[in-house]
Amino acid sequence: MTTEIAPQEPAAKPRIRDAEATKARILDAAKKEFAKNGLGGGRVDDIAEKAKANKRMIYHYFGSKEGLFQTVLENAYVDIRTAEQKLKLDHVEPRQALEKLVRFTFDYYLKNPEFITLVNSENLHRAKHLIKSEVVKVYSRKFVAMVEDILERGVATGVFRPGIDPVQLNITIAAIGYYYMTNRFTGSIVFERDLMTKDALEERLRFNIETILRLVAP
Amino acid sequence: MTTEIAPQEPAAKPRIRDAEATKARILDAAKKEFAKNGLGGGRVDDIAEKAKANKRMIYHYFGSKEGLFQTVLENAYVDIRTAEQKLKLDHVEPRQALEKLVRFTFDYYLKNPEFITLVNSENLHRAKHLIKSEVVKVYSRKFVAMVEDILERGVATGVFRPGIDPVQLNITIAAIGYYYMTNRFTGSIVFERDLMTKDALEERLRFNIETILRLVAP
DNA sequence: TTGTTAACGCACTATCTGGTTACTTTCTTA
DNA sequence: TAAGAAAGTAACCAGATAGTGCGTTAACAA
Repeated sequence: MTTEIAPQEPAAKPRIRDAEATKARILDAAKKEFAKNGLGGGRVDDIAEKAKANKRMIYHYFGSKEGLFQTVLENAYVDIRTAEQKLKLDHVEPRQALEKLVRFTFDYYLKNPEFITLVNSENLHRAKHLIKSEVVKVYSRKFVAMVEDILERGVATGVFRPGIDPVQLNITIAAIGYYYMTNRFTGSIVFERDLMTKDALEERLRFNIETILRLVAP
Repeated sequence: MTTEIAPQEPAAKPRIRDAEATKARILDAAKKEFAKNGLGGGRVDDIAEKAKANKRMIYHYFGSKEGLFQTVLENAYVDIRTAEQKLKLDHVEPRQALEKLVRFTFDYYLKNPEFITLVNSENLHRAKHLIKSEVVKVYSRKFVAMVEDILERGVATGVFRPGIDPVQLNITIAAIGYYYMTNRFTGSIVFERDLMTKDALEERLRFNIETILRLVAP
């Protein structure tokens, strides 16, 4: 420890302190890392590096790797549920509303593949992180209510048959898009065709809309 | 290290040598381990222990952790495709054949949840193991041909509409069962009901059959 | 200016993990 | 029955990996 004259760092960037920005960078990096490698395969060191943050900050803000994952997952659910609400389907003609929802769901999975991988990871862990989240439950209720409303209006105007369980319908709408995306790699091998070309995606979406409209038809 | 008189192990089990049995035990343990924790989360030491085999044997027979995973995955695909062929749907009335297939697919996922988790894991890794398998491609072709045959017969007898892509139909049949199972944990939270009770499962299967039959109806 | 708080970063560790080395035991066959 | 091949084992290793201890620095209030 010699007391040298420390050479003034020529342009020692004045480190800007911004807790919110750092948190956001960590969450963003974590979302990508967990989406790519799962919870088990994701590396805390890699997240810190990508986020241009120190690993210490991750533990400071999120407590643990699992705490970080939980926050990432919760945000992912809030994001999709928020986007769904923005569709304002309660003022759209029932059949059109359903078509819009099928289209939105498919596009959302296409443009946000991390959502799918995060949910898969969470199911591998038997949803033990999601169960702690109250926010997700609240948002989910609104979502189910939305589809319930569409169904009721459709039955009232006679364009839908009665007796359809909104939860089953919801699951089916999600399923026909989700499965296509999550299994796009093995699917392209099993069916010996590239499932992700523009044409293939358009064809699949048309098929999905047809599936749902036929399902609810009187 | 005193040179004691080593007490003769009273019944030192004569170690039985059986390569095939050991391989089988390793594969069985690996299937369970990978299904539970994914490829990244699965531990080779745990597999060895569960298989009552030495870790060295895993590397002797399968070369690496990924080699082991690849074999497990390939077997899983061969298993489901073999079971499907055993249905002998080519001699069943088209609508009944489709219903049988929907029912079989749903039940298979229910009774073999490892299949789903293994496929999910493989998709997380962009199917880089499955692409090496030639067997899977051969089996898959037979499977698609089977559904194609059902569709053609149904169109010929006028019970199905023409123009349905057998691949899209296949994907949909898989999707509505697969999604329900793979997301049963998060699903039970989001929809605030236990999706795995006997009643819930029966209801879902009925809904799936309805979905497919309506999809192909003229 | 000074004191306090919160943001930040380095360097470390205990433990784990896939993979290997060097060896013993059992089976087969010439 | 000798010899070699195949099956099996324990101990070990190098590199990772989640998590921490502790010191430093920016921001801001008094």
